[in-house]
Amino acid sequence: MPGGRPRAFDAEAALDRALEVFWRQGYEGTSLSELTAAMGINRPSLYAAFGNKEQLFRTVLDRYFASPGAFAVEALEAPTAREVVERTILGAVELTTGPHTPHGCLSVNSVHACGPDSDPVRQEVIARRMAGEAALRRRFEQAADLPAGCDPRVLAQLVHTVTDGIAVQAASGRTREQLHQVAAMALRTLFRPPS
Amino acid sequence: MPGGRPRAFDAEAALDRALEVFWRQGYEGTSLSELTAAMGINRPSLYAAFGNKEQLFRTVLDRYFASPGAFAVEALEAPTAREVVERTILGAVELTTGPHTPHGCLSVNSVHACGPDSDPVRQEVIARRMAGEAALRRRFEQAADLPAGCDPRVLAQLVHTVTDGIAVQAASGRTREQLHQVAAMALRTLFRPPS
DNA sequence: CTAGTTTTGTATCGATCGGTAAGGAACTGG
DNA sequence: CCAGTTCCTTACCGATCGATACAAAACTAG
Repeated sequence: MPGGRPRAFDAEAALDRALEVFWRQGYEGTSLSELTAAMGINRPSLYAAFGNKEQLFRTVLDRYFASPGAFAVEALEAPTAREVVERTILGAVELTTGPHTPHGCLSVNSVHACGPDSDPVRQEVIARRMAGEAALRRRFEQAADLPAGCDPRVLAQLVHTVTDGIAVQAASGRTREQLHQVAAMALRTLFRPPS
Repeated sequence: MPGGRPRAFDAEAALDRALEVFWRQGYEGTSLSELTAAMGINRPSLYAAFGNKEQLFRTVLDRYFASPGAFAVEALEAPTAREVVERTILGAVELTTGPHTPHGCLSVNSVHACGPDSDPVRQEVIARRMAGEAALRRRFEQAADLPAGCDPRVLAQLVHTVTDGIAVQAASGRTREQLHQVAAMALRTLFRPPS
């Protein structure tokens, strides 16, 4: 019975374009005109396919964590806490300094919301960040190679703080090589060879 | 010969109000209406006294680094690198979790600019950040208590990365007590008691 | 009081913001 | 062909953006 005119664009590809723009300019910094121009569709098509700007951003956020940000959950599978931390921090450097993606982290950028109207988006991003850190903490609680007297909760917060700092540094223009040196030093001091 | 109608507001107090709003909502997230409402003046008075929105922000930025952010330069006067790092990181925690100021850091927030029209502001903030880190590096180059094989440049970048991360965490709602634990762990690992 | 100067309040500018109404275009089922 | 459904295009909505024109108000110098 149904049918209808087929859509003339690829929704997945359009979401990738939207991700690129949101990643580079943030939620409030991206206008609908920029979105439609980048996605190659016009405004009513965007609203019909993705709801409104906020819903589109949430969909893009899912896509971000599912594919470029997947390293964060994959790192939890490493056998030792030492390797979990290493893969998390090095993954953050790779993610935020990719040669074909905007520098910085979509999630971290969106924490610095801006106007009061984008507070729902801000809260959603913060909730996802907290969930990721909680997973990291649970992983540390089950680790056997933590330094003596090391609180898994505080360690998770510290690692999260370092990855956040890496994202800010990348957004400030720091190169991948420089951040690799920073990451190496952080790992060297966090898990020092047994003395 | 001159004279003219005296202004009915205190420029310094108005700048403090503007700082509070920019700090909380960022450059692009703050509208002129919010600024004039917070500053208690109307629009033409703002333009006559402070130029335009961008010039006002730069003036506010000066004020920010001169007073709430002064700890960053004062920390350089500490006698040892260990204490410079400690005062820098603890100062970042205090600054970004103040009970009477917005959470987070005005400078870090402004790195995640937003739209393309605010790029000059973004570049200015980045330049100031790089200058601060360069001062930190020069201080480390003159220190005698650096761990063996520790590159002053990388150490400065790492400390800067940690303070950036602290700012993001504070903006995400982390409490001062939690960040103090994170800072303590970072300091413990960075400068470990000689083994 | 008058002339000159600066700030104030009001009202508004063009541009852009996110979001939509309305109708023609392209498809599927009969 | 025709009805039914969905999408695309154009044009537009009220609200808000940063920034200003204009004139009345408040001051100093003479």
